[in-house]
Amino acid sequence: MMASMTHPPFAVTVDLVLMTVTADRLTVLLQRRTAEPFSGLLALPGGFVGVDEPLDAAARRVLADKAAFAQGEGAWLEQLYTFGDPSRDPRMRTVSVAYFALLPAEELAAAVSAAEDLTLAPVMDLPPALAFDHAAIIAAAHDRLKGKLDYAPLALALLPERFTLRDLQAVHEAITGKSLNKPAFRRRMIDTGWIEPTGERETATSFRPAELYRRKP
Amino acid sequence: MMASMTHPPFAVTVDLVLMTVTADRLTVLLQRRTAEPFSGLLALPGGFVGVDEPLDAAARRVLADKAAFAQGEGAWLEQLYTFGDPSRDPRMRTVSVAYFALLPAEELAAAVSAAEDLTLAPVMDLPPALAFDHAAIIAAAHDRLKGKLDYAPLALALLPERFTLRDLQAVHEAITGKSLNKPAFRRRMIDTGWIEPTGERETATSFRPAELYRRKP
DNA sequence: GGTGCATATATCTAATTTGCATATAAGCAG
DNA sequence: CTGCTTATATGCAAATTAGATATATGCACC
Repeated sequence: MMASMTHPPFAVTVDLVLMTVTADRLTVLLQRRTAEPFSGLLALPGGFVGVDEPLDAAARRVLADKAAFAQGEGAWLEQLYTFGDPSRDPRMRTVSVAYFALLPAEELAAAVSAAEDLTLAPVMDLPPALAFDHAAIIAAAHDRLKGKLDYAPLALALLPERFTLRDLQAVHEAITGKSLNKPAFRRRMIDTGWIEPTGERETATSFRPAELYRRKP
Repeated sequence: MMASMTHPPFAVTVDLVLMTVTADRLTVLLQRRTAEPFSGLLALPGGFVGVDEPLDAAARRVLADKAAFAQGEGAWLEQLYTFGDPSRDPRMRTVSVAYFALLPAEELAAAVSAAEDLTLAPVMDLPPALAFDHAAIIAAAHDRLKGKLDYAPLALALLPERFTLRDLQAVHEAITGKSLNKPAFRRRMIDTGWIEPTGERETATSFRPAELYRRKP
């Protein structure tokens, strides 16, 4: 057999760009490396794909592992892009299928503070050096997020079950970096049909409480 | 070394969804298989990625090979999606990075008629059985094409150097399957800034000849 | 050479969408 | 009850889009 000549072996990994919005800032989950190469630098969480494991399942496994919750049920998860430059990993020829995931900050906070090696870095102001080609992967994820924001209910995956229109606008503004016109934004969101009012209102405000909305099924 | 346990070997391939528009129909280039598995069925052209070959380069190599022209210079080529279901290839665990490519019909016609095993199949009416998961890959490519049509000058990659606005509209209609309003379409296209009039007009019409346009650099 | 035909191109109007400003409502603190 | 802050509703102008209609241009035919 000339198998190794006709189809050389590759290592296949998934890298996860898990983003959330905290304190009106878009952030990405990074993990400090302890092994070579790039030891000491921050990197995207990732892992090797199992021989019999579908790519999506591998991504979901990494997500469930880092986010420390059952199967990452509520999270938005989609394949982003595949990075396979021969020089991207000095050890061997690796092809990395990048996924991008969205999660409300509350669901991530516990896992991040529990783990020594995990941090949330602001996407608009990343550390100057990241491992591998991970800066490029994060840039691609941010572009995808911005590009799909108006066409898919992505922002809802970054909010808790109940939220106000103000919360939703803050998420959009954190992602795009632009401030939006309030009445126009409100109209646009209601017209999408993605959300519905619950009839409840927020509490403990010192001013008029806003209506709480939720995702439509 | 437990290399095979920590990172099991995969075969990595590229599959190419090369589309064009002929006779007002969106078509995709398919190749009849002569080897198992799926011998006799039509499949997307593809090939294994070389050990030291970037993914984009592998896609461009397959494109240049099938389309029989130097490096596929003028063609639109972009990565589409990566398919890696463990059951997609009965021989071994294969991950396929799908690319989608666009080429004017004239540039493809010669290559297709010269090769015994190549055909152009209408995307809206594909053969009932295709090899591997290639029907799903083509569907993903068609979705991408439709989705990007208004945001990127994709349609221009399907037309010769000089074309009329009528030609351009025909391409859009072939891709979306919907008929468009003529003056609105014309305005929209001119406003994109992607094209410019050449000052020349088509010839050999039995009616008023239309202005010929070209891509802006 | 004029007339009719088919299509290109330009122009106009109504409808829709969007941006922005203003007015009103609702809660709480004092 | 007054004032403060923010939510929500309303109104209007600007910009965009769809659609219809009018005009221009080449050729075939008589």
